[in-house]
Amino acid sequence: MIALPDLDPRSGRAVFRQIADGLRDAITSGQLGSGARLPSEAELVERYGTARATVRQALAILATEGLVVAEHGRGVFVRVRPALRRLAADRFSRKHREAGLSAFIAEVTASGHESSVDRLSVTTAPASESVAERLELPAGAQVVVRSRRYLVDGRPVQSAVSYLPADIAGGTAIAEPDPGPGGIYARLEELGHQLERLSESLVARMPVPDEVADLELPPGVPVVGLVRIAYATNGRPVELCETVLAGDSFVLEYELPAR
Amino acid sequence: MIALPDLDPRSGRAVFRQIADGLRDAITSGQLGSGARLPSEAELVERYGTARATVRQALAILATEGLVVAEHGRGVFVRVRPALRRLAADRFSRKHREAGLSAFIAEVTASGHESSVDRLSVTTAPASESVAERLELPAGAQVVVRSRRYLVDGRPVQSAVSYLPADIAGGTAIAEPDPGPGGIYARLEELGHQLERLSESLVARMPVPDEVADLELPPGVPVVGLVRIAYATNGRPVELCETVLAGDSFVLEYELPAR
DNA sequence: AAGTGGTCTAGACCACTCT
DNA sequence: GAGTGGTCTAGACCACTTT
Repeated sequence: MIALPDLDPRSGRAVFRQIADGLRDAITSGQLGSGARLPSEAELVERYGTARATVRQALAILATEGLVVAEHGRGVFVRVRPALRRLAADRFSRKHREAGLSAFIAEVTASGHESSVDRLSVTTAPASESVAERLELPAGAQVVVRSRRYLVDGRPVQSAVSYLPADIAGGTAIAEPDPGPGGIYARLEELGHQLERLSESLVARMPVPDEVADLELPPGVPVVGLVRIAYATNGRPVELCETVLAGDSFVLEYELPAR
Repeated sequence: MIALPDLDPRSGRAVFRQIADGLRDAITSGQLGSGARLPSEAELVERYGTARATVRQALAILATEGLVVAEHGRGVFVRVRPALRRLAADRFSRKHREAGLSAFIAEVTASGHESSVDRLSVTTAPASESVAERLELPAGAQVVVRSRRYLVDGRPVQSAVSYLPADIAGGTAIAEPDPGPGGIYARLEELGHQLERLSESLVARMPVPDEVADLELPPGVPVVGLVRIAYATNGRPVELCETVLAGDSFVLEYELPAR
């Protein structure tokens, strides 16, 4: 059993917070390393002489901070943080497309990991109001909808849905499950829609329950909601992509103009 | 008292999760709008015939999801989400500097809100190993350290620490609390350090307790850790800025090269 | 079988807000 | 003072993992 600080009854700080503080210090100081098991609830009850509900409250704090994960029947463990995956500013560069790689696969393969895609579905359907507006399409216009989930070393890290105007993508390889080498951007360019710029906007937030299930997220892990719009050289938006990233798996990199 | 679904004893789902599900539906469906008060714990105990601890567990779920905030003595309320503040891709553009505005103030003022800065401190100190490395300075080199907190309409939304090589910034307006019109980037350019590019990297994560206090974050709100390095035209890094953003207050916008 | 966390009960007392 | 959430106790039974 690791060393833990005594309670300070004069501090006025709630007992469960003091217990959480002690455990947090043990984790951040490295006394409890990544993957280490915390003292069991019973041990903490004994150590501090409190009710079990109180030590559970302490552990719940650490769980929502993303510091620990409980495993039923096994114990509570310091969370192992996945290696951060770079999403680099040049990930949609033409050189990757010309190398025949889609952006995600190029990125992951470069880091020596296994990437895969599942839950792939491709349909054609009328655009929702919000999608039509952002693609600058008339209400109810048909769009090709490509939905998929990305995995690294077998673990889901990202799910994405792309919408493309059906008058561009319909009947092409883009409407097929496998769009071919270089991904849909390579096909768009072959179809004469040279990409001019990509605009991304991001928000960080806590996941909704659906996203927790989809990405198999432990408690205390936020997501990044990312919306990308690809514009062709004529200024027309040719793709809208809505992505949800597991927040603990990515570092996003961008370049900003100084001019 | 709003309508809430009955428990389903055959579902196998924990009672507190079922209660949370019902309340979450009421919130996401709009039945309980932004700022609305939830039924009190006592009312929920009565409604569901469970122990108080059980309804508190349900409410705790919603709190960690960032959906509700409890106010001691008043009730539990649907969280009012602050208006998302755009951090646009051009926020460091020279036109803003030439207009005499720093990036943050330009951004906020454009949206018709009040911005302010507090907890401003400027010191000169030896760089830590990590700072020296990223600024490509020898170990222990002196850096000007500018630390500050940004507020919008009086509420903290961002805290930031900038590090600049003392051989560039020492003894200049950059080492003063008020660096003058256009901010430190305007001063850097006047000193002959034309900015070439800015590189930003971002991660989303749950805040540590210090950050919760600094930014007055309610539970269930992640932060974005943002690191920016500004490079001069000669390729030299001239500023490292480490920023923590309240995740629920910002949407970040970037442009990506398609080439 | 023993040990772990997951769920739930039925209380108690406290601190805060509102009227 | 009445109503609200915040903290804490002392149990109980269950489900899962390990030996």
